[in-house]
Order: sequence, then structure tokens, then C-alpha cells
Amino acid sequence: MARKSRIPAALAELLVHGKRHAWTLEEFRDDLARGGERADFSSVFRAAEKLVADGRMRKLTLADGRARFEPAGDHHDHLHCTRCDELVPLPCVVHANAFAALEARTGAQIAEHNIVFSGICRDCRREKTPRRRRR
Amino acid sequence: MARKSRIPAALAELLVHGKRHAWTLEEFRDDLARGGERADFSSVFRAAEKLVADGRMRKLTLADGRARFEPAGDHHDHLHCTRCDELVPLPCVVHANAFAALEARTGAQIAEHNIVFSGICRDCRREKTPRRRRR
DNA sequence: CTGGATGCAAATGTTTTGCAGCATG
DNA sequence: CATGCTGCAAAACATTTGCATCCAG
Repeated sequence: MARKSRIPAALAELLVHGKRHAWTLEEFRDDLARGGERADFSSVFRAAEKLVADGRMRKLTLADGRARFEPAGDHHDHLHCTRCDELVPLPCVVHANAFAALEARTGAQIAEHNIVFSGICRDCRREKTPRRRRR
Repeated sequence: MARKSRIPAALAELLVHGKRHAWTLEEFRDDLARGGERADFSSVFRAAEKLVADGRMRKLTLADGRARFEPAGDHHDHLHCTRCDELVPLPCVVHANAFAALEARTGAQIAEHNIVFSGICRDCRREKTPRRRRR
């Protein structure tokens, strides 16, 4: 793990030991600050983009207009919780062979897919106490 | 069909007789202009939001950051073509009962889902000629 | 020394809102 | 005349870029 530059390294660290599954740029910056790593938005942005380019994280776009970054890994779906705003991983509901079937049926050539549910995550259903929510 | 205000009416008309499956705000404005209906961006925006609120269209957010509006109707998935930038409807790959199973398995309560594929649509695979592409 | 990383400020791109004038019922 | 549409301009947001500086190797 070649860690020379502060911010990319700190982000990579968060990906492994952080509390969340996915981060917005703002959450990245705040979590870094909490760890004593003060960083400018643009630096966080560039570091995140770099990690995406390096295949270490993936970038998702939600309906709220803010991008989320998650550690790269096995594919899964997501639940965007309308209560706590968290992006929670869910096992993928689509069988791998469904894609080939869809391509055959529609004539399209499919490269990626992205499944986002919206609803209420398990923790929120239990707690009944909204943890945080924007907008 | 109560058509009093120009722009919402013109949009509703596009939804029925337009050539596309989904529109960006810009495409709305341009298609209106093509039909002789000059409209400001903000008016198009408000008209579109109104139709969404009335349940007449649905709003989707893609990774390119621009919202798309499609006529409300039966649920389907979408393919965002990386060649022509069009948003093409595809039959939904998820069986209805998969949602209940997923809820049972994960403890989440799922309200909506949104599946966006990216790849190359049938028309582009045939034509091999990119029709248009932004960014 | 040199190149990459960083902070600051400013540009972008898109959506959203404030407000005054118009038009229609 | 009163309400809701419209256009214009400006604000709001999140992202992205330019540039000078800093720092590590």
C-alpha cells in the first residue's frame, strides 16, 4: 500500500475502517476532519476521482443529485433509505443470466447496470428514530 | 383534457405524440421550439414538475447529472445508451415477487426501485452511426 | 530540483426561486 | 379583478478546473 499523499491515503483508510458503506464528498470531508485530517473539497474530489480511476472505489449517482462513493468490490444493489439518507448495500436481485436474456430479447448491448431501491432500511425500521436526513 | 396553459399542455402533447421516450429539460424546450412553442427554461421546468406532481410523468436521474422525464405508465427498466445518449425503455428484469423476498431477507421496506442499464441500444448497434452524444 | 498533491478561488452546468408583467377566466 | 403562467434574472447546489504554492523524494 503505497501511501504518500495524505488525502487519498486517508480516504482509502476510510473505505476499510469507516463506519459507512458509501460516502458523499461532503461526508468524506467531514469524516476526514473528524480524524484530524483537514482537507479542501477539491482535494477530496480529486482524491476520490483518482481512487475511482484506479478501480478502488465506485461512484454512484442518486436522485438527490449528490454522488456517492463506495469501496469497489463484488456487485450488489443499493437501498437509498428515505429516512436516514444512508446508502445500504443489498444482495443483487437479478440473476446473472437475465442480462444475456435481456440482450437477446431487446437487441441492446448491456455494459453495466445499476439498481437502486428506495425505502426504509432495517436499522431505521428498528430504531424508528431518524438519524439524519437532508432536504 | 383541460388545456389552458400553453407550456404544460404542449409538454403533455409531446408525451403522447413526441418522438422520444424521455426528455431532458433542454430537449423539452427544443422540441417545443421546433413546434413553434417558444418557452423559457424555468417555465419548462415548472411545467414538468407540475406534471410530475400530477402523476402524469416520472422524473429520473442519470449519472450524467441531467434529469429525464418520461410519461407515467407501466413500470419498466431503462437503458442509457452511451452512444446516442437516449434513454430507452426495457422490460423489467425483476420478478414482482423478488421484492417481497428481498424485504424478508434484508429487513428493509422497499417502496420503489429503479434499474438503469448502460450500454448500446439496438438502433445504435444497427446503424453504427452515432446520432448524437454529449460530453 | 522536480513533479505530484493541496488549498483557494473561480468557472461550470443544471436546477430552482423571486419577482413583476400578462393573460385568462 | 384575481389567479395562475410566463419570462427574465439571479440564487442555489454540487461538481470541476486553473493556478500558485507546498512538500516529499
